[in-house]
Amino acid sequence: MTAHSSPATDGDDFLRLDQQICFSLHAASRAFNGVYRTVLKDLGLTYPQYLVMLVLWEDGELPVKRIGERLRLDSGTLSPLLKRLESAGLVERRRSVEDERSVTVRPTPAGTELRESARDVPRRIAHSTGLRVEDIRGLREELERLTRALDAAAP
Amino acid sequence: MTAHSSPATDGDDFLRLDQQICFSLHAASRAFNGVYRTVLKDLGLTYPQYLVMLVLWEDGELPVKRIGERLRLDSGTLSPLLKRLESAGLVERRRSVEDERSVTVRPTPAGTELRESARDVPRRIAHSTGLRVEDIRGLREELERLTRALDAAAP
DNA sequence: CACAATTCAATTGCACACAACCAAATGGCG
DNA sequence: CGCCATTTGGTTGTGTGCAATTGAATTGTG
Repeated sequence: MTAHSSPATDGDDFLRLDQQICFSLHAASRAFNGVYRTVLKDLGLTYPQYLVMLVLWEDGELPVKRIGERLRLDSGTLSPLLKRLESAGLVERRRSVEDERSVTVRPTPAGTELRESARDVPRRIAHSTGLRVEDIRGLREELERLTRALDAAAP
Repeated sequence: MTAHSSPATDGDDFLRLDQQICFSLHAASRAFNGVYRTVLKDLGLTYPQYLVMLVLWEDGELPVKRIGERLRLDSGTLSPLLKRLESAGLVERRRSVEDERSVTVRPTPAGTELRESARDVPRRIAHSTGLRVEDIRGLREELERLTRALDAAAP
């Protein structure tokens, strides 16, 4: 079971390590999603929807393209998500007048108002992690370095 | 942009930090998935399918329940996934004789054979991360600590 | 034995995530 | 102007991820 043998054995030790790091990341991501699910339930938002509202609260109004760039999501994910936010009355979608291909998304009054209810979400989430601010920053930097490396390796 | 101000300001600094850690984790998880997608394409496996095959290669044969415990997946995810693996000819599903409620899953000869083709997957993945073995171990430990904390906070 | 509680897999419904493709609009170019 | 590559959203199809429900089988209790 435990494999802290000697040097870098060629095969299965490597296999196990790979499985563990990737699985840990996968598990952590889903665990985070679970915490967000419970915290955001009152707001009626999923976690990706919350991310979209965050960038809209910050920027006021953005074309779909920009939202996708910010959140690394493509139109196949964003289109139905934005429609759900629209039918929930939280955002408004309108064709741009300068460029008819572009769709501008911005929060409705109800969407803007929701920001107040979402005020203490970050604190609750951060508390759930059991980490202090420096730990969070360090972990974030490691993950960003990892993501850059992975993106570079997947062309 | 950069917010290394003074002490713990009450509001938006906190908000930003939270968003970044969670988003980083989300992004890293998807980036990892992307690398696995390209590496596993030749094998005709998705990443979760690869995880299932890993535990089956290791244990030879397991009931669905045990697979779910190992990978933190429930039957709603595993049932269709296992059916796809079955129709791909990689695994075999059979009702247990001792407990008729239980379904035992094990690799077919083709599934066992696939293990050889998957031999160099871990090395390719580990190389894509751009990390050395100690870094991987450290990151894994941080993620596991984080996951435990998050699980404890979401009952 | 009868009967309630539990266990286990499967199913259903909803919401991402992403590849592949489509259609409309734009912008160059001759 | 006509032609064509590019940009931008949208749609479709496949595959998770998870909550809730169903239904069969097993276990516990009297």
